[in-house]
Amino acid sequence: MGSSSRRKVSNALGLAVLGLLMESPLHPHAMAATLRERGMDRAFKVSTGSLYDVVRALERAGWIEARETVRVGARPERTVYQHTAVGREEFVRWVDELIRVPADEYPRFLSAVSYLGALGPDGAVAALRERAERVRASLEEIRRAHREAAGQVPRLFVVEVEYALRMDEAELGWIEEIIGEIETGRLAWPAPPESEQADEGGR
Amino acid sequence: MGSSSRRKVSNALGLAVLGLLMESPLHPHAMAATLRERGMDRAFKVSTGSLYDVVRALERAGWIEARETVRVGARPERTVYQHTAVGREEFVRWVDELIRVPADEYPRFLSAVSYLGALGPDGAVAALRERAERVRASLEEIRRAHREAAGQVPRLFVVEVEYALRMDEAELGWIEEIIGEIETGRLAWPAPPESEQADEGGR
DNA sequence: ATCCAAATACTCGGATCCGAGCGATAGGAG
DNA sequence: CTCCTATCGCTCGGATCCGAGTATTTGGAT
Repeated sequence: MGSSSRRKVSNALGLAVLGLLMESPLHPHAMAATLRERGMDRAFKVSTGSLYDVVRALERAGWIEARETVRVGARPERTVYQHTAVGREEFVRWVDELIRVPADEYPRFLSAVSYLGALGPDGAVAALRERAERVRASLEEIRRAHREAAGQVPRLFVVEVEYALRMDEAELGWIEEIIGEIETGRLAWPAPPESEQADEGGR
Repeated sequence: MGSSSRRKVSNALGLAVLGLLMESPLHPHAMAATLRERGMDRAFKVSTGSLYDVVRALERAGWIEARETVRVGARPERTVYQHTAVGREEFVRWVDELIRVPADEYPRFLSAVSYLGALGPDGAVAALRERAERVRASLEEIRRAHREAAGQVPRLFVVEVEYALRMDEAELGWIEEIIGEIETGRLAWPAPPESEQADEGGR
């Protein structure tokens, strides 16, 4: 029943760091830069604060290690990290587990839809229309990026984009359907319990 | 481009609390119990610690207020909260915004799929198979709950379950397709750069 | 009567997160 | 030669989160 959480490093950004270091040693700032360049900041929340925390955590866990500390001008030192044998194993184990067992997640939209009723039929349609528009735009953007990347790298390195695309398409489809059902009245709005202010509140 | 975050209370659990209080005054423990009874803990992460924090935050913001503090036996006091006029408005505004503007989210599975390559074709298929199985099971469970609820309450109060269903179905579909593509070799595994330990590391 | 399991109700402190800084330097405009 | 901005690279501290723990009580089973 428990989720997976009792993992030494839980922040997903740690996975990204590990992944990058599989390729070559890097210092934190370069990791952030690389993640953003490659558009991986769509899959991982890259915030500088967390990055340094996570790197420290990975080091404490022995999954990565400082390789050297260089200084270029009189700028802050850069500590370059590299993976360890343990780190390489844990990386694979981590990916494996994340794939195998679905994590409990709580997307904001799901929360909001739980209270769609509060907007009233017209308000709901208006809000959903706006979301649909935004999702469509973002979808277009992702498709563009995907097309562009498709020629450059093996497809394997782009599957996550295809997944994201699929999910967004599914969401958009659902939104459009629901809009339709509200407009045609197939999804009815029960009278809101406005007047039940002084209700007994049974059960 | 900023997300929505500069909101007084950001934890989605606050939305659930507000939603519950729209119906009737409650004390925190009862909120948690109700949320779980109604299966809303699928949409909101209900953890006791956060709950008390969030209630305090909502009170500080003036969206809810303590109504009375009763004591039943010699048990800890229960503070019963109720909504305020401001709270009612903010509740609607909050739902509206959550619907209108998609939040940046970082589902674990997306992170993991970004590194699917690390598992190798066989490992990937094995892991994806297991996930598919689990998703199928959870889907079955949600369908059951939905069927059960469908007779009891107006459909409007179940749309979020339909949404969740849709998304899980989409994920499952994608997983099955990818499994197929790996097995038939349509999704090729580029030779892993194992030997490039002492690589120059271009780009 | 007695004891244990479950329910009631909340608190606490550590872990985590992350944005706003901060100091330095390189590069280009004037 | 000077200034200004963009980039580099990191630190800090507040905010948030949340599981484990505490203490009491009710309701059976024995």
